[in-house]
Amino acid sequence: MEYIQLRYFAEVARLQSFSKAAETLHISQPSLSRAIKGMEDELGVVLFDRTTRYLRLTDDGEIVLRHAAAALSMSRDLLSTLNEGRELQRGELLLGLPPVIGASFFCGDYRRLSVRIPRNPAAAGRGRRQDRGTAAERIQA
Amino acid sequence: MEYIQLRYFAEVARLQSFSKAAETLHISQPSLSRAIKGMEDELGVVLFDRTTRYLRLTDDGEIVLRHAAAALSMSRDLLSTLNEGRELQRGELLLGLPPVIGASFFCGDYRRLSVRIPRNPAAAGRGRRQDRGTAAERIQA
DNA sequence: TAAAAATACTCCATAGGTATTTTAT
DNA sequence: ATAAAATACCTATGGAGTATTTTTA
Repeated sequence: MEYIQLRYFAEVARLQSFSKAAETLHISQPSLSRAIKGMEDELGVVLFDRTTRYLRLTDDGEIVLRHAAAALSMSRDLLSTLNEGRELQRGELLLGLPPVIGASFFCGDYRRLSVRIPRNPAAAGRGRRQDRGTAAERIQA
Repeated sequence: MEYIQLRYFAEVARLQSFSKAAETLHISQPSLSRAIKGMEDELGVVLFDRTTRYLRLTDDGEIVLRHAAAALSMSRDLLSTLNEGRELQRGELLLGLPPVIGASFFCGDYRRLSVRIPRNPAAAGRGRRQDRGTAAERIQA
């Protein structure tokens, strides 16, 4: 079970919709469907009772959600604890700093700006999105 | 930050050694080194004070370890809660059952038997280890 | 019938491996 | 000198995308 899947799962549960959650997570709906299916396969349970018109957590889904929520809040605790005393997080979003905060934290905020950042910063600029550059580059521009 | 990295990290901290931890985790020492380095890069902190003869958690490492331990015990809770009322886990290890328990749970136990299982069961038998088959196949044999 | 989820592919980042080098006692 | 960690390189899985199909209210 990957960490990011928990965030995806929690968002689907919150919005009661794959499509809406895919939007707020800034990933495609099919990717989100597959991520949730991956969780279901790995855990061997069905997380959502769903049709194209209706979506609700199953009992197993409720259990997983409780644990997911705990894990997510723990990671927020971890990140803020690690950053205590570093004079970071003065504002909502800091750019152009040395890599003191983890990529996943940054990506979370960048994504709210509808910008996709590769997980590995070294890979930025390669691949199909060469034309767009990294978010930091664009925001500076 | 991936879930499995937390297990790796916790094991290195427990055994105070990359090599020993790689052995008990049944992965190679270089893979483990990279996994920990990946965590350090992602979090932007150094987790271990290490030379070739000495290894100790840094202060940041201690913080991460506390959170990792919490996350790991939570996942154990999650798995056992999900499996309550399913009449599983009668013994230490059950084989040949329908996929009710997640792959990561199974793999954890298989690995204690020094057997490597691909993450995706559908891929078993492909790749370089065709000759060995899946763990279930070998254990039945 | 229309909106939402699932499926079918393609591509590349990353996690794993083996072989080797570096480093510190 | 030797044992342990780091580095280099390769492969393959998995997670991301787009395009399309299926499903149900």
